[in-house]
Amino acid sequence: MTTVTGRDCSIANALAIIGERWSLLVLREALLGFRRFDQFAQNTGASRDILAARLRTLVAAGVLRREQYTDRPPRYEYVLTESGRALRPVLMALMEWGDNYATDGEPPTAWAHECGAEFHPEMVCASCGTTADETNLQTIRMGGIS
Amino acid sequence: MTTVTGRDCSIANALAIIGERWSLLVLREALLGFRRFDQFAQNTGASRDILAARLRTLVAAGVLRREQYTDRPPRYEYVLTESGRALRPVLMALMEWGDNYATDGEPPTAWAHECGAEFHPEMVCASCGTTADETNLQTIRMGGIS
DNA sequence: TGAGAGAGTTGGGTAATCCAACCGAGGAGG
DNA sequence: CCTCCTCGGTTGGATTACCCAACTCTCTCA
Repeated sequence: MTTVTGRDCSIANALAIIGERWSLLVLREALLGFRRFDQFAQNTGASRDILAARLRTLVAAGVLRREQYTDRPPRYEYVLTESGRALRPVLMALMEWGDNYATDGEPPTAWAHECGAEFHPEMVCASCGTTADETNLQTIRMGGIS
Repeated sequence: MTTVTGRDCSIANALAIIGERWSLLVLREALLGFRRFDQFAQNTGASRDILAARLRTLVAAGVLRREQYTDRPPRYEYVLTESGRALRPVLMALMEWGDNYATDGEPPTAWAHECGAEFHPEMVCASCGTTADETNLQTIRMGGIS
C-alpha cells in the first residue's frame, strides 16, 4: 500500500482501495448483480488486463470475494462481501449527483423503493433522522497532515 | 470530454468529472472550507502541476469557481459552486465507508449534527424517509452499453 | 535591495493505462 | 477425434498520466 502524504482522512483511505480507475464501475456492476469477468469487461469498458488487476486489488482489500462456480473447466466469479455491499450509499450518492449535474436528460438508470416511489437517496443524520447539509453540520475533529 | 465505452450511466458520467486522482481530495478540502492553491497542495499531497490541471478541470466542469481575491498582485482562490456543494453526500458516504472499512482505530475526522449527536450519514428514500438498502430497492431501468 | 508569499509552469523520469493478440482448459457439434 | 467456441485471464508494445524539484512572475513589506 503506497504511503500517501496529505491529510489523515478516511476519504483518502477509501480512495486508496476503490479510487483507482474502473474500480467503482466494477462495483456498480457487482451491485447490479453481475459477477463474471466478461460481464465486467463488457459493461464497464475497462481493458481486460486492467480489469484483472483491479479485481485482484478489490479481492485483496476484502471488497470482493473470488469464488469458483464450476470445477471443469475451473471458472471463477466475483461476489460482493459485506464491505462491498456497504458501498451502496457511495454509488447511489454518486449516481444522484451524476443524474443532476453530469447527465443530460433522463437518468439512464433508475431504482424503485419499496414505498412505491422512484428512489432518490437523501442523506440524513443516523441519530435523529433529519436532513444533513452545510447548515446543520460542523467539524468537531479534523485529521492532521502527515 | 473523452468518449467512454461501457454502460450509459450517471456514475460513469460523474467519475469523468470528479473521478481522476486527487479531485475528490481537493473537493474534500473545499468542503472543509479551504480555498487556496497552496492549501490544496499541502493538505491533499498532490503535486502542484497535477493540482493545477485538476483545478482547471473542476472549474471547466462547473464544480469550482475561480475568483480573484486581490488585485495587486492578482491572486485567485477556488470556491464551490452549487454543484460542488451537492457533492457533500458523496464525500460523507465515502468517509463513512472509509471509517468503517479502510481506517483502523478512531476516525480522523468527525462531524457534529445540530441535534447534538456525532454525525453519521444514513441513506434514506427522499420520498418516504425510510432507510434504503438491497432489501427494499430494485432497478426499474438500466442504462445500455454504448 | 532583498526576502518572501502566492499561484502557478517547466523539464525529465517513472509508472499506469490502453489495445490487440494470444493462451489453456475444457465443451459442443459433426 | 477434429474443429470451433467459451471463459478467465496474460503478454508485448505504444501511449498517456503522474511525480518531483526547480523555476517564473508579480507584487508587498522591511
